[in-house]
Amino acid sequence: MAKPPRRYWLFKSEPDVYGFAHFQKDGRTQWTGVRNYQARNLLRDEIHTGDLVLYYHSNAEPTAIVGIARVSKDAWADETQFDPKSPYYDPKATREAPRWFGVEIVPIAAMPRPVDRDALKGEPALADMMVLQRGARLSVQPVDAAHFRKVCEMGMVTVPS
DNA sequence: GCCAACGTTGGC
DNA sequence: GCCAACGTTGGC
Repeated sequence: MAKPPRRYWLFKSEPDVYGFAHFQKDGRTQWTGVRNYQARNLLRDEIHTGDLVLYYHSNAEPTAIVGIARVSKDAWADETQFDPKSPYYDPKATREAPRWFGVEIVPIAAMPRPVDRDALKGEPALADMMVLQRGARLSVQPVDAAHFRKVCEMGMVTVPS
């Protein structure tokens, strides 16, 4: 199968739940716990190995893009849906027909200069970014290549080749 | 802590 | 299949 062109994404995470530092310590993680169908469809169907990710801290002080990551494995079933003890347990999911999926990502770099929401909003070139739109709750979002590069520039991180 | 925006559920 | 009620997200 032909390798799809690289795409760019933004993943939201609450730093109290799974912050970028924790992610860096782990070295890799399956992006689990997403329980929204639109985000699920992106994870399962659109996000592929080699794609790049802006790591966004939501519900945070400050709310900011704090790092970048690379997709290291295409999606497979999110195990937490099968675990009755997990907060992400889904009693309607079965192993024969899993409902929820997650890709694996690895950290590339923490932003030397995290780009907080005010900075994002203050940059005219980012005005169309989904995360800045009113009511944009989607926890996994597509990002334009130009927006990705701009955020890297603002965060003083080298755009990965 | 408030509340607007959005997604899901379930009665009908 | 509609839509009101409810739950969640997440900025502020």
